[in-house]
Amino acid sequence: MVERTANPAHGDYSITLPLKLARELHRRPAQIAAELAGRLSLPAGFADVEIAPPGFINLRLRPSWLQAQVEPIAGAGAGWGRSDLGHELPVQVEFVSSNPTGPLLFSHARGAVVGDVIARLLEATGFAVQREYYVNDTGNQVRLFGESIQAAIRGQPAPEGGYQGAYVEEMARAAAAKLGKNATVEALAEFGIVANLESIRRDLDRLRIAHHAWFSERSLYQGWDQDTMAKLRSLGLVVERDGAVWFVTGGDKDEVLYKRTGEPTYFAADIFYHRDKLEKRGYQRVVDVWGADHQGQVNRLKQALEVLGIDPARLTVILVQLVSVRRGTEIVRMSRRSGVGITLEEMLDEVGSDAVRYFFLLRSSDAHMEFDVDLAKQQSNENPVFYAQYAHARLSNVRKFGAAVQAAPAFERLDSEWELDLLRAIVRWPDVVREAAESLEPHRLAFYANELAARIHVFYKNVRVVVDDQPVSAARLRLSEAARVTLANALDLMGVAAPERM
RNA sequence: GCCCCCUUAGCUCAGUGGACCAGAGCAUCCGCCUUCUAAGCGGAGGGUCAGAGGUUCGAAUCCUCUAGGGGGCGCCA
Repeated sequence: MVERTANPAHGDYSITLPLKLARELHRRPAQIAAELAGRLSLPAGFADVEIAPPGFINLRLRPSWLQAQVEPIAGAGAGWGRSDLGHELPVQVEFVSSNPTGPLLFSHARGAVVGDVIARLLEATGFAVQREYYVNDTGNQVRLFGESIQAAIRGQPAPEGGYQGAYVEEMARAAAAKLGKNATVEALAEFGIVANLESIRRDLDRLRIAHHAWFSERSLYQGWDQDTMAKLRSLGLVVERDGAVWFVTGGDKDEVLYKRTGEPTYFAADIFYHRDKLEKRGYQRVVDVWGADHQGQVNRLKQALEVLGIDPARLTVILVQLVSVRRGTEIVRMSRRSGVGITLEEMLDEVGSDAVRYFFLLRSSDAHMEFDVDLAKQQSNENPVFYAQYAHARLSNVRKFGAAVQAAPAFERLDSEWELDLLRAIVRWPDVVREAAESLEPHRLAFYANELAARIHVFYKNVRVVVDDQPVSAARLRLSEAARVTLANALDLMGVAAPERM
């Protein structure tokens, strides 16, 4: 209803309600606008309203109000922009959850960054967030992984559909040294999983990601599986057919819960796990960040939750589209099935975590993206991550340069277009955080950071901060500090460093 | 065949119902460092917003259809 204007000539905010009411009331929007404008009681920060055809009510922030924000923001530090909208509601964000049968691949990194920043956004808006990694530590793939290590120890080729590569060989050597050459498949799998989880944790740590909990799939099979199955059976939604156990959807296609081998399917595990989160552990909201190749699972899982009496709206699944990697003119698409294995570790070595994070955050999750390795690792102005970081470094330098200024700040003299434009960008920050958190769209942070950095660079170029006039200097220094704090908070929410110098 | 995402400037992408020329970065061309960091700033050129129809006072944005690209639809994970 109240929105930011795209065009500065139309003020800072506009109200479009009159246009929306016009249809229902069968009256001219301009009349409604005039009437409404007369009755508006505006916060003190706004100048008088303007009515623009065909029926907009435009609002403009007063320079005096903007100037009065400088000192509080400059002094607010890390709290600036945070809010308590969530009222400490328990929310879980589950992300990464890559199989512990191998190292983290670069294709996992996008979901890792998106999930982490969603968690940061929810924390910043007052939710009690738990970050969880779901560990598939049992089942077919785990056994296959154990068999693959065993084969490597014995110098045999990997089993059909098994795992291979240098990391398996390495693991085989380490396992043989520790467990002996005749260790069981189970013991080898366990050894490999522990080692992989360590390496995954190490990679995530380099990406500045830390989970609170690593949830073991195995733990679901200590009764909770049977409890859930009993409930489904009592609802009459389970049948046995062809030696397998099926979930009756009522729709066109039933789904297998237990294979003929007696093993649960991933679908069954998903049901057990999500019932555990939403019912047993009582998270009011759960956000899962999945790769787009899991899209087909969303509806059937929600359907199953619903019949179990759990409101499926409490679960939000963010599907992150796949990433392709560009090196020079070569483009490699990274999907799970293509088996392209650029590891996250290699990419972190090559381009660093700031660039990886920033690049992923420059795209909305539902857009396919191309990760340009050459661009990401360039230490030059072509690399967008430096643009924002450089703005922060410049302001940090200004702060040092002006440390000796003592006078009382003359905030009312921050009246140039560059200073006021910068202020308008700064005061938007809490709205940006709230909107990004509500929409679960981390990329809004990156776009804001770019925009704020642009205002900072223009300000820096056109307005000399440290000048002979001490009261003006003092005011500009505080404005610089307010901008620096805001940019630092934005970068912090993105998990990107805000360097003092570059 | 069915489901999901995408199609906007040469390239990579924002914008997803409102207001004069549809935005940014890169790339191309032209300017700006005796002054707090030029990893910066300013300017120029460049677009039938894939196509068609519809809803609306108004559509890049919503609805339908078509075309193209990607992903999924398995007792795989």
